[in-house]
Amino acid sequence: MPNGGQPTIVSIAERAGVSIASVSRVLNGQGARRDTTERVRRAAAELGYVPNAVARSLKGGRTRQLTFAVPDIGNPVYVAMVRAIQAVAKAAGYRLLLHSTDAVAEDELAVLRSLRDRTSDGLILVPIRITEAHIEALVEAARPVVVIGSLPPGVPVDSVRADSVAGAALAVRHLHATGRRRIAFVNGPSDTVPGHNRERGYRSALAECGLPHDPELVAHTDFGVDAGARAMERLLPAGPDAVFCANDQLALGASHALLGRGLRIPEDLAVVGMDDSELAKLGWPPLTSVDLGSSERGRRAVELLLDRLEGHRAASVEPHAGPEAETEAGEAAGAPEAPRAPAGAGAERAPTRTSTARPRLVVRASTAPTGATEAMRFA
Amino acid sequence: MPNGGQPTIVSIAERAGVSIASVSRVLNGQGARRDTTERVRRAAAELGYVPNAVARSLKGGRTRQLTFAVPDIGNPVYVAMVRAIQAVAKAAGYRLLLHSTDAVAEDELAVLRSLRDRTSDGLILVPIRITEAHIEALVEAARPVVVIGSLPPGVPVDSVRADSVAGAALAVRHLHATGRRRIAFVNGPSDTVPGHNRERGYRSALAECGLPHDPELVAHTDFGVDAGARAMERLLPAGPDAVFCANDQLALGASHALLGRGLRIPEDLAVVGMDDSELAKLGWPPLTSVDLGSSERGRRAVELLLDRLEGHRAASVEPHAGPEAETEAGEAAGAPEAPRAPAGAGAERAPTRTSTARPRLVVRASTAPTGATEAMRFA
DNA sequence: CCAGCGCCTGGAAACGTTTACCCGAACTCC
DNA sequence: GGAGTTCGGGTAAACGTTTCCAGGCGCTGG
Repeated sequence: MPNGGQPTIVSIAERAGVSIASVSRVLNGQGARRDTTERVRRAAAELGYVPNAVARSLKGGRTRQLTFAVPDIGNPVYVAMVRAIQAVAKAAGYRLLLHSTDAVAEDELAVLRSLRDRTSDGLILVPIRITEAHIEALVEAARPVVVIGSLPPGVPVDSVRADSVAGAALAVRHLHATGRRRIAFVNGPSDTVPGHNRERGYRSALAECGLPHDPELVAHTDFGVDAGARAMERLLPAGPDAVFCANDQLALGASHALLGRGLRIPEDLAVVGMDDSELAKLGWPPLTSVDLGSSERGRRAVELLLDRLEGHRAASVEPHAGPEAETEAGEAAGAPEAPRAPAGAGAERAPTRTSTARPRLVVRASTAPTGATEAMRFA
Repeated sequence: MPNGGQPTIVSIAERAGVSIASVSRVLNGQGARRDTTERVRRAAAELGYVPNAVARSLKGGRTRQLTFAVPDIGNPVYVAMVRAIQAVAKAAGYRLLLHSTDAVAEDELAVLRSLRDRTSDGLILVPIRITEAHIEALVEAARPVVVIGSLPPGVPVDSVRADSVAGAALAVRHLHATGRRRIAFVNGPSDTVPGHNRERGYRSALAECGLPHDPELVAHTDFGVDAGARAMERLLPAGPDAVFCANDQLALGASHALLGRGLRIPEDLAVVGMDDSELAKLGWPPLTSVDLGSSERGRRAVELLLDRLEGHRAASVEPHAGPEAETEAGEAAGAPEAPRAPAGAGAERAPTRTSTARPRLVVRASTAPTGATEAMRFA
């Protein structure tokens, strides 16, 4: 026993008095004579045999491992994705490798390149920003990749997006519908794709509602609670009666600023967050938030990936029972994108697919139109 | 190119006109003649060679992968651990495999057994409960394992524990010190080790403070926000002036129940949570919470594991600069445990190590002694 | 009864590395 | 100048599987 004393296919073959080929076949459920099967089975059981996954991977060329690379595992949105991805992967017999890029682009590129070390069969990447280098690396990736986020049109890579334009509009319309007229907006960094899109959604919904666009009511900031609080402080002089924040952390920060000043939510100001993360329910008052489908995006991403890996079944088979069932039709929504992959290299490569999650407004107490309503009780 | 067209050590050897052995040596930094080295380097670069990690693992008997198995990735405590573990693992050149046991014991056992498939070099396990079967599986684990949680004395497995007894006492003493006299307690399930320990800490601190133990003030429940809210409702008739909750989610739930009834925090009731997760800062009012060192436990766990794997350096080297530096001495605290491993099998196996994180109270607005204090601003 | 056809089985190659072993050349030291 | 030493590099084995290929045997059908 030169290894760790662990039995191998060879030990079994010896013990059962058959060849290793037969052992392998029996263990993989190929046909074999009754007594061969039995002898092998028994020997394996007696020895407590467990197949060596590494050897198997080497031979088979696949590891049954998927990599999920996120900027920051602490972010509730990504946690939701990890959760969904892990569940699907596990069910499909894949292990999940978690990688944190710490929001540095160079690290994202490194992950893409590291696909060539054969460690995992595919990658789900959440990039912070898409640069030229990203696109190049994506196109040349050695294994299937699914991007969670928006890709420029024409890039032949599967992706899953959130529709932040529609999401932001949803929030604004809701606030307008509940009687708010001076709707502030705390955005994240505006030089990102989602940042830009949220701004678009905000503006267009304002217009649609017949509200003027007042630059005094808009703040850009980093993500984070403290940033939200500070931004809120800055916006207060402009006299808003509602605030829409680019994510729940910002919204909670804003709430803190308001409550700290003795203002009441929603009586004095309504607050809307985005992502409908764990935090929304837990905040006080519970936060109305736009669900951009984090879990769903995670799930869709891993399904797309598995679909590429497993040939042509596995994904998109189940009806996805559950609250997100409505978003089934989310495909092919929004933008006029998803062109065929340029007839460059592979020729028979399946066409690139883009899935867009449909946003959904979750109303809670922080935007209740009157005082203590139903929703106010909690959650 | 029967594989995927990816260059192997053989392609390099051909191109450089040397043997594969030389290629391997050069690439692994072994000595070689100047021009050999150069030729190999160049060939590798031109071909864009990336070593096949699987083949390497097969030969070397290690994968440079660590597994972290948690009951539920959604829990902020585990998120903190994942984060810490991922960071340390990455720095040490290991990948992190994340496994969710969904809090089912059978799955925990499965993970332990699956260690034999050679997929990862070691395991960090957070069990929900330790059964006889667990202990057996732990002892027979094919690879090093570190348990995050309390192990019965004598089990020869490294572990990292939180001192919930001291933690609970810390909370109670703090509440007493700020003038509270009827301190309620919302505990999690009491048939778990931590559940039992928190109860012990609660009681002993009450006694120490000269407060009577009133069973009417204690509730057991599941974890979760709603559970916390319901428990709080139940306790209210007993007339508490403070409540200590077994984790932050429960505390937030309790807060919701209180605020929903128009009670003020901390004026009418003080609230203390546990874990000092993300949520504590984000709640309203920001929650005083007992930090049981989630990140630190994660970090210690992976360090212990790496220590076992890498022979005898790597871990416990750095001074762990940062706020937790004080907990350095946390070892050998608490209980009279950590006996030598029973002189059973391995003989020369390094002694089992147990590390205990020292709890730390983080005071925020939810327990401010008077009205609006410093801490109230937000934090 | 014999040819032929399947089903099982075993041998051996292959996946891509690392590494033990050995051999040849160059160098050093007497 | 010859022997001993050192260094570098090549050959091949090994890690544990899966799978291709052939061969053997038993059966069926003519």
